Amino acid sequence: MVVTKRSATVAEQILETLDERGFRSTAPRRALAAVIAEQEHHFTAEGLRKQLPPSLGRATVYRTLKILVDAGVICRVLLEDGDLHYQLSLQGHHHHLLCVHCGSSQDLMGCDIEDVLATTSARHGFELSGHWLEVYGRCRNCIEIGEVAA
Amino acid sequence: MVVTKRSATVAEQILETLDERGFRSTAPRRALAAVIAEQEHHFTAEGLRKQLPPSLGRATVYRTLKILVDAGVICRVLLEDGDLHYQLSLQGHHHHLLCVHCGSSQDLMGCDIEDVLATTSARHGFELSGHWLEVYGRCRNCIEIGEVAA
DNA sequence: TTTGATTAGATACAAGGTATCAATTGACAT
DNA sequence: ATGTCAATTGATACCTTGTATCTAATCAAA
Repeated sequence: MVVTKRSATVAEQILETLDERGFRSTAPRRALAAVIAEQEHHFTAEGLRKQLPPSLGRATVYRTLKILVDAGVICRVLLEDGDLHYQLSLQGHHHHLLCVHCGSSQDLMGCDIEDVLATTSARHGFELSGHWLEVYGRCRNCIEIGEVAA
Repeated sequence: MVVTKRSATVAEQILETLDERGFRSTAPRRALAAVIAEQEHHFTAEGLRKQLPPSLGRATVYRTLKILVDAGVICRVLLEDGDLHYQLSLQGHHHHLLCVHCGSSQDLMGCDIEDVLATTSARHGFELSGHWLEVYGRCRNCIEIGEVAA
C-alpha cells in the first residue's frame, strides 16, 4: 500500500485500496480492515479470526487476506521457524528486521543488498528477478529491557 | 552436511551423518537417503514418497526429513510463492540462487550480504541473530535455451 | 541369541488454506 | 425508493503438510 491515500485512518486506506481494485466495500471487509489496522505485530489468519465475531466465516478471512496480499496492502513475513505470518505493508518491496523476542518488526527500505545481489547474481550468470530476505534478531527495546536473551 | 566424510556416495554420507548423531541405519532410512541423493532439484516430502515404495510410511518420511534438517544434511528452501521445499545442503549457512524456470539452484556462500546486514542492523539498534535469504531468477542455462521468459 | 531401546507403520489428528455452492448483499440504473 | 444482477458471504467439505500416539517390528550391543 503506497502512501498516497487521502483517507485518514489505516482501515480507511485499506478499504480505499480495495475500492481502487474494483472490490466492494462490505461489512466483513470493513471489520477485517479495522482489525488488521490495529495489529501491532505480524499476525495470522486464525489470529485475526479470534478478534472478529465468529459469524465472520473462515473462508472470508482467508479470501480477504489473499486479496490484500495481491493488492500489496499486507505482505507475508517468514518467521525463523518457517511459519508464514502477515503484516501491514507500507510500501512495495522491502524487508523486515524481525525481533524474535517481542515480535515487532521494522521495515528496511532502500537497503543496500540489492546491489550486492545484482553483482553476485551476475557473477553466476544468473538473471535476477526477485528475492526474499528476512532478518532476525532483537530490537533495541528488547535489548534494553531484558539484558538476557529470552 | 560438511564435506569431511570418508564415504564415497552422497547416500552413504547421509547415513554416516545420521550415525554420527546416534541414529540407527535402518532399511527405510537407507531407501530415503538413496532417493534424496538422486534428487536434482529441491523436493517435497510427498515428492519423495512417490519415488519410494508405498510400504514406506508417511510418518517415516516426515520424521526422517526432520532429523536430516536438524542434522544439517538437508535445508529448507523457500519458494517465491511461499512454499517450503527441501534440498541437499552441502555446508552450514548459505543461500540459494533459485531458477524459477527449471527449479535448479546454485548455492551462494561467502556472499557479502552478511556485512551489509550487520551494518544496517546496527543502524537500527538491532542485535542480529540470523537471516533468511532466497534469490530468484533464471539460471544461465535457461537464459540460453529459451530466450523468452516462460 | 537374547534383550531392550529405537524405529516403523497405521491411524487419528491438527493447522492452514482452497473449492463449491446456495443464499445474501451491495452498487448502480432506473 | 427499488429492482436487478454480479460480487460476496458463510457453511461445508476437502486438501496438503505435518505431528502425536501406539503397537509391532527391528537394530545393535552384550
